Amino acid sequence: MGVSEQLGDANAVSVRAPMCPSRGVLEHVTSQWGVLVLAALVERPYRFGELRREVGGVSEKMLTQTLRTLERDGFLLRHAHPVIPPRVDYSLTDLGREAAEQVWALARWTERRTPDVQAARLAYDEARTS
Amino acid sequence: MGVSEQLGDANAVSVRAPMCPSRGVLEHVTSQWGVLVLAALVERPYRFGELRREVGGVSEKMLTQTLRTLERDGFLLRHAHPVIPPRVDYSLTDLGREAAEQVWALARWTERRTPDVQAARLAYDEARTS
DNA sequence: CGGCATCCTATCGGATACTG
DNA sequence: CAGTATCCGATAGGATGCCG
Repeated sequence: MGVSEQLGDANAVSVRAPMCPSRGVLEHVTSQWGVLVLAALVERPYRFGELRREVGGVSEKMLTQTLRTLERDGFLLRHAHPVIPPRVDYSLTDLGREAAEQVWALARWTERRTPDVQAARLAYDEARTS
Repeated sequence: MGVSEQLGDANAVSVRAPMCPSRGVLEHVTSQWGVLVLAALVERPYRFGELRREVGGVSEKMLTQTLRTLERDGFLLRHAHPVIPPRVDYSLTDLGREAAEQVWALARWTERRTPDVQAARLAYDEARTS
């Protein structure tokens, strides 16, 4: 056990402990498609198909599954309009927005820093090829 | 393609596009064990075994793999002391610290908000059980 | 259009055994 | 202690087909 168990420890990050409920939540937020869905919804609500195009490369099945999980966790709202053809909008809840904004910041940071990462990879690989 | 391609768009999040290099980077940072390793190393450098205990539930294999990936991406440094028994320390680079601090903040947020998520799950499940 | 059910395979990831 | 190698089961996740 780490520092996690010390009550009132400002550094406690109990998510590191196995079997901790918060770990499951973190896994949903940081899941491959969850990250991208949340980041997209920061901008505005999206329809299912829109979201699928916006988050390139996600299959219908995985998008559905991701949306369900995030909806159940209270991060987003599903609004199905009773029209034909069907129209379903997804938007962030207040809780979801808090998560999404952090995830979005991380995504932006990653984009800015990707060149540095690519340089690091080259250096790493070359150091072992020679 | 989304807003990503519009040059100079302050809202561009090109990571959403498939085949974008930054997406791979984001996946490393937000990987299940990557998140927890980074969050742990914010506090201080760790030895391999220490890290394994701190990040409960991670197998030796996955920890090794995660550390290799993050090292290659330039997020952390591996310092092997030439002693017997072997001793290897892992610490954050400047680049890694930038990522780790955001990930750490997200982990802390998740812990604070986990009760809300659990409540949302109960509400969601009950709404469909009845 | 926005699902859901089924099938099927690639990858993930744990357990175990062995090495310097 | 900090790995590496191998095996192998679990599951993530794509493809397809059907429905309201």
